[in-house]
Amino acid sequence: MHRGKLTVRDLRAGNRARVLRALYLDGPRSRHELAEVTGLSQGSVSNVTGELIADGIVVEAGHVDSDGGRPRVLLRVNPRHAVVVGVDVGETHVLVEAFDLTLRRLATTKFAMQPGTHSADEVAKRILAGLRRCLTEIGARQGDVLGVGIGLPGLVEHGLVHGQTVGWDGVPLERMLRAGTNIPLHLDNGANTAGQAELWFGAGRGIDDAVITLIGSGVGASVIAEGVPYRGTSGGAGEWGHTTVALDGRECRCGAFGCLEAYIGAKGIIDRYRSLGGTVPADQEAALRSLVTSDTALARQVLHEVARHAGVGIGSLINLFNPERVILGGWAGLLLGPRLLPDIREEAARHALRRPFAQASIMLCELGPESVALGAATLPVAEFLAAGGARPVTRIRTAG
Amino acid sequence: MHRGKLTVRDLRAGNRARVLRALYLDGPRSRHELAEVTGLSQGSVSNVTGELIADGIVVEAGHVDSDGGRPRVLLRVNPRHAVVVGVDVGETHVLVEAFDLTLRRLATTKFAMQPGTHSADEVAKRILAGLRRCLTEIGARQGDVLGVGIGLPGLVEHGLVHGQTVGWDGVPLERMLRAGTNIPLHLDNGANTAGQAELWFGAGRGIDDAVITLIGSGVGASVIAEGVPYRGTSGGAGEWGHTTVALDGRECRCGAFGCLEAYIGAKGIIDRYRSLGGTVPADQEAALRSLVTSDTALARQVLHEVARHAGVGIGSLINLFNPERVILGGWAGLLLGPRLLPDIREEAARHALRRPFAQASIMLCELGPESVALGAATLPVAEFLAAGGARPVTRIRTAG
DNA sequence: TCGACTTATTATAAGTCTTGAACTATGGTC
DNA sequence: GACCATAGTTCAAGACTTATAATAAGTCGA
Repeated sequence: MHRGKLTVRDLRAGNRARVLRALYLDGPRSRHELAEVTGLSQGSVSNVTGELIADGIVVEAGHVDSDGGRPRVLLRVNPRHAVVVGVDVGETHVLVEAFDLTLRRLATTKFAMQPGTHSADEVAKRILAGLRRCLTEIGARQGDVLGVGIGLPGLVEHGLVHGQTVGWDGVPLERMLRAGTNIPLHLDNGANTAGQAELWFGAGRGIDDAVITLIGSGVGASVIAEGVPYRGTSGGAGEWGHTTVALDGRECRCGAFGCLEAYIGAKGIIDRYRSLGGTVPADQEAALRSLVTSDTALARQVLHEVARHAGVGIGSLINLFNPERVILGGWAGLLLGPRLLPDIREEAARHALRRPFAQASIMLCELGPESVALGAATLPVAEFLAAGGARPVTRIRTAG
Repeated sequence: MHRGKLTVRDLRAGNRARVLRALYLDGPRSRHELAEVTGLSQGSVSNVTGELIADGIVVEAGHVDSDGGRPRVLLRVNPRHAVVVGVDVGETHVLVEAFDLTLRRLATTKFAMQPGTHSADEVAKRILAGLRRCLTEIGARQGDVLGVGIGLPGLVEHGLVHGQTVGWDGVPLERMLRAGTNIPLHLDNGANTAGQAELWFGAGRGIDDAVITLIGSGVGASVIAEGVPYRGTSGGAGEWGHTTVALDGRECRCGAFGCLEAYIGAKGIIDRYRSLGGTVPADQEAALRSLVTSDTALARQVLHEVARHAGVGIGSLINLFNPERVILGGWAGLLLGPRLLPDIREEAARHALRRPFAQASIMLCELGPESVALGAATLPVAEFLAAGGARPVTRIRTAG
């Protein structure tokens, strides 16, 4: 509604974006098809594709056999037009990956980090080192990079990162990185970037209204409304883990009582299992894996509790957001999902209203936890597409 | 993101919409100011306003004193350019109101209805009768009416109305009304239209991300994201009342257990009070009023429970939607609000995450229950503004 | 009362963009 | 090899916007 002013120039930009988007998201196409898909006239398509080809963003990709006429020449996005970098800053690692423009993985660098050593300086250093290493490996220069997307364990607001779990409170990470590179940066919550990856390449392909839940040690969600992430007034929307499912219930690490996270987060599940006398390995992931594969009455009981609470939580999501699909993700979600999905569906059905429930499918995510970096890399690409292939403005250095 | 094709023609439409919106929402303005506010050049503003004046949508509204130059002539939307009608279909009444284009009330017609007699036919008849009566009263013809907005007790999807509480399941109300009038119709959930009214004229003025809760006998919410209603995949978003706040909790009229509505809806509150031995009048509104004004230990206890559950529910809303403001509305909300607001705020603070909570203000609504019809009337106006003052296409009658 | 000065609006010229129709290119078919 | 079908390009026309110049309508001071 509150869109910016339109000038006749923006028409071209908009149409470039339309064409480029169609080409990017839906394979090689001929100019003719593009005209149909975008609704533009053939003349305009010819014009626009001409520009895109001249800019090196689009290339020809062979012909399609004709059956009685001039054969169509296919166009596609040039994967080598630019490099995109995705970064996953987790609680135990920093992962930097380079992709081509179509997001095929070209190089990977991973740094392990001890939990508790997350000084922002250290993280920034790792990111820059990983960036350099990846670029060297594929023989690219900084100018070839469209942008760097960074998925972080916390909220990002005005370039400041607030990550409770790593003890960051208003860390100016963007500014710190800016000292080491001029490449455009895109910072976002890792939950959001993983959601974005699932939306583009996983269980959310082609879906416009989705909620991607992320169950790990903690619990979050990424809400997609009409194809774009729903952010709320300051980018903090989708904090599903701290919705209350039981007044005066279990204590949560956020300090409140009865948060969903305390019931279905990995830590909450394991604590609960141990408190009832179960024994599992010390490592969280191993513990959860062992719990999921064991078939004791106790394990069954604990897992059933988890499924019920997850179902309740998902039911509420369906009521509130009326999504077309709910995707169950996160490393713990992946582990639990196959076993619990039927119970979760059943419980969600009990608690959601019939109509919205019938319209929502509940599915497992298709990408693993490595999707954070991939999703982060979609951020610069999304901007690139929206801008119709115009590179972000590069700041002009002031002389002397 | 998935916007429609742009043609050079749409530029004008977009700019007309910009100018008209500025004029509508922000009082009389001179052409000069309009140029600043909309970002258009003076020439374009002159052009566009010329058209709008020629179309009778905008009129001059006096001069502003000059201090050494040609005085500015003020422009404003012509209230008499069109009539808008808003309808409130409640569980006990059908209310039809006519407004001028700036939504000043011109005429009102109200029909009482016995609960349980909501045959769709009867309702449609009342709406059409009310429409006719209002138009006669103000001496307007059907062609003068920009549109009729209708707030309904249920979800609207593809022109079909699903209202559990009145026993409507897929009622084709739009088609039924179409038989009696050619005026463009806009059907929506009454909760949404009340929210819309609050957004334009009440506690949500100027706010882009808000959740307007509506507590009556039942409980709902209207979510505003970036200035427009958030609808989800089929218009059913915002079903706040049936989010679960207690696993295996109180039974709700929807059939599930532990719904928020069972704890903070008027019916739930009164049932609870009675079950603990309290006595109140039979009428729901009178009962709630008596409960709120009484100062017994029992009343205090019940109200405290309500405040806690409402606080929990609002805290979850804040976590999930990250709104700038949460507005407490509905007739029961209005009754309870003044007394419970401090407790509600406190409990919400306990359950929401610090950051989103700090950014959200929790306030009482400013309009009464009569806002449903007013809000319904905003629907045609919103469309009118978005279209830059183009009247909805009138179907051309096919020749006999 | 007149002329200089200020500010608001309107007219005009220049430039960008889309479209639709005419036109060219490239293959198959008889 | 003539003819047909389909793909893609070129170009004049029309619709907009913006800058700039021109015009309108006041105030102020002599």
